Parts: sequence; C-alpha cells; structure tokens
Amino acid sequence: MTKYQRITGMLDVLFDDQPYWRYILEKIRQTTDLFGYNRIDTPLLEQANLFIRGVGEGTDIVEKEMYIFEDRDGDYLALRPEFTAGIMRAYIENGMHTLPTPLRVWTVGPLFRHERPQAGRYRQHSQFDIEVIGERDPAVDVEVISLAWHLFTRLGFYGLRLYINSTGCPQCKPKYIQILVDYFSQFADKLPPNDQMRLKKNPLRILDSKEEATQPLLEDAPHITDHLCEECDTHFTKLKGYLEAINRTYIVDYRIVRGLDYYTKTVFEIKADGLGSQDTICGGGRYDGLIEELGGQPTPGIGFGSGIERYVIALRHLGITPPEEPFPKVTVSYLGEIAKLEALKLAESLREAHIGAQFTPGDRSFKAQLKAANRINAKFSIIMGENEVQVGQATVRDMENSEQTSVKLTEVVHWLTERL
RNA sequence: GCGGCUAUGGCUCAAUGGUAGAGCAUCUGGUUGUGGCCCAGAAGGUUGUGGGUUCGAGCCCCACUAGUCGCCCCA
Repeated sequence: MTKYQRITGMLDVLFDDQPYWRYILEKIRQTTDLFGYNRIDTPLLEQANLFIRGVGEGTDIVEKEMYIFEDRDGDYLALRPEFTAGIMRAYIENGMHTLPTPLRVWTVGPLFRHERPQAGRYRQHSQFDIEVIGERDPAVDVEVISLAWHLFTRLGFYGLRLYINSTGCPQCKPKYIQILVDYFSQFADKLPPNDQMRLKKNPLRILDSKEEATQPLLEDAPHITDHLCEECDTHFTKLKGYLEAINRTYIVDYRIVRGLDYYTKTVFEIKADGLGSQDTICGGGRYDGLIEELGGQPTPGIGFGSGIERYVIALRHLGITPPEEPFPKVTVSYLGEIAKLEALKLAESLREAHIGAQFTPGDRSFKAQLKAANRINAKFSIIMGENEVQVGQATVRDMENSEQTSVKLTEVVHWLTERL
C-alpha cells in the first residue's frame, strides 16, 4: 500500500480534530490566566538519567516504556515520558528557587511512552501539566485540583469524578506496605498469578487490581489512610477539609496508587465517562522529595498531568462541539488573465484589511470557482472579469441570496467591511 | 511484553474459490461569465506484505506488518 506510514501509536491530528484542539488550548490559557500560572516549556529530549532518577528505576515507565537512545555524541538521551522531572531540572538549573514562592507553572506538549496503543492511549500523546513548587500547605493541593476542575467545567465536561488518596511519606509508606504484604500473604494461594507477582514486586499495585478473584480480598484490606504518620494524616485531613470548604465533591479511594516513585502524601485522579478502560483524564500528586533527589535544595512540590487526546474523546462522547474554525467569508473569482491580476490584488488588499479572502488558483472554470466559494461557506464572492476591469468595478455576489452588486474597486474593502 | 477482532480506490463498504464493484468525496461537462439540487462522464486498485493450498485465491491456510479493543500500566 502506501510506502510510508505512521509510527505505531502516533496520530495525525486531522481537520476534524483541530477545532477541538484549538478550543481546548484556549480554555487552558483562560484557566491558567485565572489562577496566575506561568508558562514554561522544556525540551522534548533530556538526559535519560534524569527520568531514571526522577521517575524511578523500578517503574514501568523507565523499565519498559522510555524512548531512549544514544546520540551522535555518545550521550544517552530520552524522549520525555512525563513533564515533572524535566521541569524540576529546569527549576534547579535556572535557580528558580529565588523566584517568589510558591512557583506556579504550566505547560502543554507531547510526551512519549512506548506502550501498546489502545483507546485513549498513544505512544505520542499530549498533556496539559501544572506544577506548584515550594509549598507544603495542603491549600495548594486544593488549588491544583480546583484548577483542573475549573478547566473541565469550562470545557463543558459533566459527570466527572474526583478521587483522592494519600500515599504517605518515606516515614509511613514502607510500614504500610509491610502491613499490606502481611495481609495479602495470608491469602497468597487465592491470589491470581498477576497479583502474586505484584505482591512480590509492587504490593501497592494489588490495590487497583482488576482481577476478579482479588476483589473480595480487597474488601478487608488495610487502608493506608489508617496507617499514616501524624504529619501525613494531618495533611490529608486538612486537604479534605479544604475541599469541603470550596464545595468540591471528592471520593476517598484508598485504591489509588500512582505509578511513579516520587509521589508523597496527596495523590488524585479525575475520571470521565466514555473513554473505555483508560478513563483517567487527570492524574497527579505531591512529590515532596523529588527536587532534593534531583540535586536541588529540599523543596516540596505538587502537580498533575492531563491527557489532551482523552479530552477530545470525552468531549465527543458528551456531544460537546467546539466552535467552528474561522474561515474567510470572501472568495475572489476571475475570468481571464487580465482579470486574474486584478483579482490577485483584490484578494491581497482584503487580507491586509483583515477581512481575509480565498483565491482559487489554476484558472478553473468560473463554475468551479463559485463551487469552491460555496464549499467554504463564503458569504460573498467577488467576481472579476473583463467587463469589470474595463469599468474599474467588481461584481460582488452575495452567496446566500445570489444578489450581485457592482462596487468600485477602490470601494470594495469598505463595502465588505460594512456588511461582514 | 501478552491476548481477541480486523485489513478491498481518499472515506464507508459490496463481491457462492471463476472478468474487483457501489455510494460519498475529487475533477470535467450539461450554461461563449454564475455555487448549492439534479443528470452525465473521467480519474482513482499489483484487494496491507510475503509465502502456501488450488487448474484458478479478494475469498481457504501460515507468517509478518499495521489498525482496533482489552491485559500490564497509564494521561
């Protein structure tokens, strides 16, 4: 068939999707403006070690999903699989700790993970991401969640669910994991192979297992929220109180365990309908140890990533249609070579006047030119023929009622401005 | 990395193992300078790739590739 094809898991965003993207990016800007966040853009490529260190060596992302390669200088580079590590690198490298605290940033762009593609999951996908650096107050946890919620409301989403949990800290998390292992070890023989493996490798993952046999065992499984240290417990309690204060309904879901090593305390997810099995539209949490881990001063942080492709799927599912892309309301048609010159000039002056115009090239039949005007839903088509050139006038055809008016060439811009 | 389903013009799909078609879209014409509706015509395919079975394969078998949905995991 075709000689070249898309790389697996990477999408062409075609015209039918573009209005959604434009709409989404507009709403993102409005929302970040509303909350006072600064945009930051970091490179798509980083030293591979940044992610190995930042995201965690044992994580799936690092272990089997990173696009990693050696460049011409022999350095190991990786296509970024997530935003946070790169932004923290930028924060440290640019001495951004001297900026007013907390530092609030946002970004949007492509990320790369070599996973098996599926509905709502692509090897190259785009995320909207925000990070707040330098503040431990759970009030910023709430701010971050609120920002996501504002965006989704603006986009027109409904039926979303907010799930929160705490993953504790280096003090209490390991103790809880031990308690969890002890609990599931009693039922080791009842666990499906999948979860037996998790019990050994990553016990927390059993909590969000979809294995049927595991479900009854989860009923009585110990919850981390009952085993938090005092600091984490206070943080979680305040978080819930603040969420209630702003009337943000939440569900405490002790089964939320996020896949990245750096999370501490607050973790959260927002889910939407209509996405198939990949229904998380926003996921994030606090990472109070990450910046120090990457070589900076001990600094707390919190953020989330949110998948734009999933927004598009969800918007479609909910029947939310973005505004149409603006398109010129005027076309310029011509008959003959002399008139073509005038038509070109006219089209150019309409663009300079910010009216915009589309010119049909190729010396097509007049019929074809009007057809093209019709196709883009033009309100007017300006007709230039030999007759018009001779008398220095253009014929302006109203495409809705087919009425034609003669307008002096020098008056065309003015005439159209009054009617558009 | 594992599993189910799928693969025919740009798109959506037809074609008892026997000459690959339709609709939509595109272009042209029906009007020496007039769009939408209608009519006519043209262009567009080595049936995803490679093997095999058969007198003969779009159709049956195998492998690969890609898509899709799911698992793992995640946005």
